[in-house]
Amino acid sequence: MANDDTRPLTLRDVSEASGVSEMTVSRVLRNRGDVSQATREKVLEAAKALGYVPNKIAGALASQRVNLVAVIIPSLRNMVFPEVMSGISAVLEETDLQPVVGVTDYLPEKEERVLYEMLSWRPSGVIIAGLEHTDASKAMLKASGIPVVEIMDTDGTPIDCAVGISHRRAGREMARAILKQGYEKIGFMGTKMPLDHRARKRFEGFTEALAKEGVEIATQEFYSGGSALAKGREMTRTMLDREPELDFLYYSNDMIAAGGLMELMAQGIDIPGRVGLAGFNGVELLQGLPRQLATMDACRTEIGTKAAQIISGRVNDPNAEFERIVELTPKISYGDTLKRR
Amino acid sequence: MANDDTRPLTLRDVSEASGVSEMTVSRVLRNRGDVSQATREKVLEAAKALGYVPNKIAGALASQRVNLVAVIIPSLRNMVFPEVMSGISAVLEETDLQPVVGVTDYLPEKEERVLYEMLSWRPSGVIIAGLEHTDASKAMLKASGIPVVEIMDTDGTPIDCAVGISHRRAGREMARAILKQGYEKIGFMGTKMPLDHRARKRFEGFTEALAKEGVEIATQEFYSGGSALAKGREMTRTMLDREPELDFLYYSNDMIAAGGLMELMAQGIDIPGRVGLAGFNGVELLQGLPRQLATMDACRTEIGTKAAQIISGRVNDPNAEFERIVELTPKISYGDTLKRR
DNA sequence: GTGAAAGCGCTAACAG
DNA sequence: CTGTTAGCGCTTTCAC
Repeated sequence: MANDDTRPLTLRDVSEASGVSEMTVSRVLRNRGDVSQATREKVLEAAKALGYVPNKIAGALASQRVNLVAVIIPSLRNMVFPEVMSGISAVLEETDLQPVVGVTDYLPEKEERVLYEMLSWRPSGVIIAGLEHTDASKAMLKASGIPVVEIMDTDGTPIDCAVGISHRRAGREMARAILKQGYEKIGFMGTKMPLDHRARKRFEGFTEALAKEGVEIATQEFYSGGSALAKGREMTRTMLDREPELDFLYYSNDMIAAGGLMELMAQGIDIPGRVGLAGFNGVELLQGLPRQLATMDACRTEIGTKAAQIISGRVNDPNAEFERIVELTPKISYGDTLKRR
Repeated sequence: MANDDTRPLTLRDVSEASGVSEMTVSRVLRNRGDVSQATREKVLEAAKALGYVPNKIAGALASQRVNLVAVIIPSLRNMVFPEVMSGISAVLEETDLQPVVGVTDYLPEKEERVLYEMLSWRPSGVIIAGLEHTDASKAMLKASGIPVVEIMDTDGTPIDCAVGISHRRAGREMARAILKQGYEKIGFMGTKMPLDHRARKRFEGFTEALAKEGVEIATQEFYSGGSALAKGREMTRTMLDREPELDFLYYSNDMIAAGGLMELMAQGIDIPGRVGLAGFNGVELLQGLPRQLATMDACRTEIGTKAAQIISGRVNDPNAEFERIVELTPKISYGDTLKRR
């Protein structure tokens, strides 16, 4: 039975209904301290009958503890982030902590606003994508006094600690793998996102490693908005028209790479003999394509689990040891679009 | 400058630093009531210098108002839900409300837990996917006394109000469209998810409309887990091996339909002459496939915006009028896999 | 325009 | 094992 009134129920209501003090009711509801079986049952029954839902706001204020972990990511529409979330959730579900998501749309100012908003709820920890933030954001994070894990990237200096991969290194390794197969006229396609620092770093590492072998990117193309698959296809066509000599296409994500694959196949081009291609991210979705795309796993789930473990460990023991930088190692999967026999 | 102490800053700190009473500081920080320009500046300066972040927990407890809207969805890994979220966010960004996401993994008990957890933060409203919930969940929602919008589905009775499409109707309409093109040996493929009520209703509507014309599904196949694209491909192969006579394949989502398309094309089957196919959801991602898949738009963004508008309207004015059920109309897009010339 | 007092609903800390 | 007391940090209300 619910209350007729519109006023939400309080501990006092349960206390009165059960004839037990508020304090003891609170103990029962939180499973804290010793309470006799008889009292416990009386309380639970009363709470259930009333339909009481505790007020965490009051609880948090009184106990000075909030079991929330702020997770701040650029977007939900790129499957990478939901996958990281999965890793985080999986770990936090074993604890009493709960993730709360904030989305920044890759905008530093929005990140700042979201962060401010979330910190004002006094979470127990923060997991935030990337190492690049506004000064104000950095200051807030430092001043918050709670564990902060910056994820996805290790090329830089973390505020507190970081878990991710080196995108520069990832770019370099892909470049080396491509050169090793004897490709030399290489085209690059990616998103037009000056604020996607990880994509930028990958690109920098890529060109750097090519340069070391005296190779330069033959041509490049950037897109924004729209269906990535369609864009990948479109850009690939444009690029091949312009530079028919190209023998390799490197895409900054798997979805546009899949589009490129479609286009190459439609044109009846020999893959990977005449033209090779590779993407980035190892999206599970891509299995089932006519050819297995070469790609590089970004260790998304693992980043999530590791970050959550660090937060959880440090929340339980503020003096716990932890690594300042956890750099995971992404692996190239050659599929059948990169390795010439 | 941050405080040396580990203790988070309070209004009192800002008050002392600026020489203005806590009350007035609070007024400035919330832009409430009249404060002289001079005082305002002093306060803002002090707050900024200290790096003060307000404590919403205390604020919410005192004001009895929380600007959060709980959004409860089955999953983030199905792009449908991030798209609904976009619609919600777009609208709420214009207000002072903020969405907070909870994920249920399609499990009623988890939904119940998540709901309990979220309601305990006393949000201003709830947006929740589907019309099917445990009795306890329904009771909580009713007792909460806040606006509740059930989204995505209108086949049933909402607790408070609902915005969505009729999946039964969607299934029926697709069936009719298929029959109209003269297809008659129809295979169905979908997820093995007894708890995905919307997929179930679509299937029911589909078979019902076929039955009305004396047609029965020739064969069906369900999958769970793994890459949807790969599974779609696999199931399609299996199904065609088993029933080479099939002339139409209806898939419960676009991703497996895309896998099916790959398989049919690989087998060199004439589409849509020999075999037609259709999916569901109108995922933008699919543009760029070699053939434009027939599908049906689920009105995801619109559902999100409409739901958020209702919440926002009712939060601003508890007596505001609102429609109990908003049924949107999904449209079939024929692409080039359903319409025989 | 500004301030003082009185809680919001709960829990820490202590007393029994 | 149970109850009492005193806040948590802010906002409401009312007084000046």
